[in-house]
Amino acid sequence: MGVVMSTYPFTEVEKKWRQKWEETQLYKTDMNNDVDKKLYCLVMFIYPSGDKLHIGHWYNYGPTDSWARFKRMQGYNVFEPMGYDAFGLPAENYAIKHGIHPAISTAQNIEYIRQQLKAIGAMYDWSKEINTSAPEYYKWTQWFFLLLYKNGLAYRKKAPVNWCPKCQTVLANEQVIEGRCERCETEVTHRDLEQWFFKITDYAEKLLEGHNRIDWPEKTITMQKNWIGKSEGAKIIFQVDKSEDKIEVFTTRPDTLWGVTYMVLAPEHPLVAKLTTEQQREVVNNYVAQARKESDIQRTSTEKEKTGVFTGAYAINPVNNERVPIWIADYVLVTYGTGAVMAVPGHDTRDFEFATKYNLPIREVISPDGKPHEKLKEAYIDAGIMINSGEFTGTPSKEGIEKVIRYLEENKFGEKTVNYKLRDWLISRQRYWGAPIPIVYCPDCGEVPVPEDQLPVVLPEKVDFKGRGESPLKTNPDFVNTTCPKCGKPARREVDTMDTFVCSSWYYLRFPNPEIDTYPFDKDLVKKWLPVDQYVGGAEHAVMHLMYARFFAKVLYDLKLIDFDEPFKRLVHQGVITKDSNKMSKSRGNVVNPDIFVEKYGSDTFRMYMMFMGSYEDGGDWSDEGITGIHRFINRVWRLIDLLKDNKATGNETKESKELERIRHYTIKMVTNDLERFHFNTAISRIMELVNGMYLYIQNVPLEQQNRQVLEDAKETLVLLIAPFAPHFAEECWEKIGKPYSIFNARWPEYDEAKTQKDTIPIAVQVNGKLRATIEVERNAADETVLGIALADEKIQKHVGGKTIVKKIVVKNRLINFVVK
RNA sequence: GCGAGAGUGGCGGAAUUGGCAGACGCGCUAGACUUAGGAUCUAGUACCUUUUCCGGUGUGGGGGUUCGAGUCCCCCCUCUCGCACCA
Repeated sequence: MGVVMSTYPFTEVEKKWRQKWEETQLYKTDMNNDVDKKLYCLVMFIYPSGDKLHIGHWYNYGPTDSWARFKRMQGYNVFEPMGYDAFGLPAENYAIKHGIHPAISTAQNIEYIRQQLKAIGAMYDWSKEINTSAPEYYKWTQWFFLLLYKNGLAYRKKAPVNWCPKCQTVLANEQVIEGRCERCETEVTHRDLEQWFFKITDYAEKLLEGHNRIDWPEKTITMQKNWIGKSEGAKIIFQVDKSEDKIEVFTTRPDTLWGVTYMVLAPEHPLVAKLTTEQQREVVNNYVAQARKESDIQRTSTEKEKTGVFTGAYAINPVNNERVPIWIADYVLVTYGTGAVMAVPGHDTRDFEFATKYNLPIREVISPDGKPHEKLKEAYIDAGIMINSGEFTGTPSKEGIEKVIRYLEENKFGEKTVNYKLRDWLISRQRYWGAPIPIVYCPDCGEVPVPEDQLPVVLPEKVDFKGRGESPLKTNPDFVNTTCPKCGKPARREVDTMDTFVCSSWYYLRFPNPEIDTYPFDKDLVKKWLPVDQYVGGAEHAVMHLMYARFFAKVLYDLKLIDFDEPFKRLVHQGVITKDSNKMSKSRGNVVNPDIFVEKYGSDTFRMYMMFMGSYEDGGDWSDEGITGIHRFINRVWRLIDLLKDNKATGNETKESKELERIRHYTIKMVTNDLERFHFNTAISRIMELVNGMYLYIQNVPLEQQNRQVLEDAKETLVLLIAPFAPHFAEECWEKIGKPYSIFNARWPEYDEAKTQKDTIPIAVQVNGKLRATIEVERNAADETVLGIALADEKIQKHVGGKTIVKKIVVKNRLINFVVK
C-alpha cells in the first residue's frame, strides 16, 4: 500500500484519556439540571468476594457502559454509578482462613477492584461511590430495619429454618437451591431457631400485580410468579372425631371433597402429638424422628416412594360426616398451606400412590363422562362431572368448585382462600460481617428497637469470628452488654446481623446522593432520578435480589416515602460467557483472566470482543483466537483514519460514492436500532461493513476522483459509531480528525431513511419455489415490469418454457415466484 | 416428572413481518506487497456432482400447512435453564 503502517498504541492512549476524563470530570453527572432528559443506567453493584474482577463482571459492566454511552450521545443526561456490596461471607471466611480482619481485607479488595473497574473505562460517576459495609451506609440499612419493624413488617419468631452447616448460619428460602446452600452448595439442614423475618408475604399480591407494569424478561417474571406461587382454592375444616380439635386443610379442588378417604398431616404438624393414640404413639414418634433427620433433598425427592403412618385418630368429613383415618406422611409439607391435606386418591396422583401402597380406599367422584367406572387405574386429575357427591352429583367439576365453596361458607365448614408459596424473608444471620440488627433485649421491656438517633449500631471490630454456630458478635461483651433504650436498665443487644440482600434492597436509592447523612436517600434527587431506567445484571438474582428490591420499593411507596413502587423499569440480564462451550470454573481450569487480555490487546478491544462474541442476553463462547478479529479491526480503523488524514480527494465521483453514502446511512440506522435492543454483536458487524465499504471505495476509485465530502462524512460517522464500543480509541480518533474534546459530548449521527435504500435492487426469481435467477431492477418498479424482465431472463425461460404458468407471486422489492405445471 | 428456551458451515454466530439461509468475525485457500511475515491488502470458502457451466442436497430427526418454512403446526431426539410431592 506504500504507506507506513502504524499500530494503535492502546496502552498510552487508554491512559491518556482516562486521565483526561478524570481531570475534566467528564462523567460527573449533573443531578440538578437536564432532569427531563435523565437516564439512570444501573448495573448490579459488585460483590467483592476476593476473586477480583472476573470475566462475568466485565461482561456485565462493559457492554452496559457502551449502552449508556450511546444514550449519552443521543442527548440523555446519563447517570451511571458504581459501588460495593461489601458485607458478606467471603470476607469473613477469608478472615477465618488467613487471620486478616474483614474490614481490612474488604478495604484492600475494594482498592484493587476500583482500579480494575477504572480500567474498563466506564462512565461511572466516582463521586457517587457506595460501600454497604461503611457505617455511613449500614446506619441506614438499620434504619430500614426499624422502619419495617415499626410498621409491623419485621418480626421475630421461632420456626424451623434452613441451616447451612458450612456457612454456619440460617438461610432464606430463596437462598436454598435444590436443597443446597446457594453460596457453597452444602446440603441444607433444619433447625428450630428464633429468627427475624421481613413480612414479604404481605406483598405477594402487589409483587404479582407490578409485573404487568415493568419491561422485564418474561422468564424472570415467570420465575418470580412461580416463586410467589399463588393458588386459589378453599380452606376446609375437619373436626377430629371424639375431640375438640380441628384440622384445617387447603385445597384447590373442593369439588373432590366427597372423594376424601383419609387425611394426612405433615410430620411436624402441631396436632400430631396430641392426636396420636397410645397404640400408635411409638410408630408415630419413630416416623417423626426419622423425617426430621432427613434433609430436604432426601425428603422431597419425587423418586422416593411415599411413606407414612396411621395416627390412630379419625376426622369427620363435614359434607357427608364420614369418618376417615388421619395419617402422617412426609410428602405433606409443613411449610405449605396449613401443613395438612385432605387426601383424594381418586383424583390426586400423590394420594393415589399413597392409598395404593397402604390399601386405603379410592373413590371416584369426578368422572370424565359422568358415569361411574369399575376401578381407577390411576388418579383422574382433570375436570369432569361430579359423581357420588350428594346434591352436587351431576355438576361439572369446574362449576362445582365455586358451588362447593359457597356451600362450605354457608355451613361454616370453610371458605374461599388464596394461598401463596412465598414465605416470609428470613433476614437474620449468625455471622459477623453484616449490619447488626438494631434491637435490644431488656429483661423488663422485652424487645426494644434502638432509637433512630442512636444509629448506627456499630459493628465492633473485636470479635472471635471463628466461633461455630453462634453469632460472633456474642463474643464481644462490650457490644452485647448495653442499657435498655426505654428504661435504662442493663440489657443485651441482638447479636445476629442482617442478610446482605437487605443492603442491596435499597442501594439504588442512595446513589444519587450517597453523602446525605440526615436520611437514607436524598428525597429531592430520588424524586427526580428514580426509578432506574435501565437495570442490568445476572439472571441468578431473579427471585432473590430482584424481588427483595421490589418489596422494599413497595413498602416505601405505601409509606409515602417515594412516589414509585417498581424500582427498575427495564431489566436486561447478560448471558454467561463460556469457554469451549463449558461454564468457566476453577475446577475445570478454563477460567479466562481478563487482565491478561486487557494487557495484551487493551481494554477497548477486550470489551468489544466480548460484545461481539454472541448476543448479549445469551452470552457467548470465549476464544483466544477470536479476539484477534477485533484487534485487527481496531487497527484497520486506525490505519483508515491515518489514510484519510490529509484527504487529498478532489473528485466528484458519484456512482461509488453514492453507494458509500448509502452504506453510511444504512449503518447508522442498523447500529442505532441494534444498540437500542442490546444487540451489540450485530451492531459491531455493521460497523465492520462500513469500514469494509470505505476501504473498497478508496481502493477502487482513483484518488483524484474520490469524493472528499463523502469520505469525510463516512470517517466522522465511523468514529462516532465506534465510540460507545471503544471509548478510549474513539476519543483518540476524534482528536486525530480534528474534532473538539470530547466525543462523548458529540451528538450521535442521524440517518435519512430514504438514503439507506438502493436505487436498484436484486430480485430473486424462483420457479416452483426454487431460485433460478437474480435480476436487478429499479426499486419500487411496477410488478408488471419486474415480471417482464424476469420472464425474459434466459435461465427462467429454460425452466418456464413449454409449461403453463399457473400462478405468479410478486413480493415487492424482494422476490418473484412462478408456479408452473 | 412439569414448564420455558435452544439445536444453523471446521468454529463463534447472523437472518423484525414466512420471501435469495450462512451477514460479520475466527480458521482455511490463493494472489498481491515483502529480505521476511504469526503484519497488511484483495479474492475465495455449506455440502455433493462436475474441468467449468448446469444440476442436486442442506438450518437436530420425522410428518404437515403454504406458491414459498431456519421461521408456523403436530410427533420424536438432544442440550441449557427454571421448578420439582405446592395439595
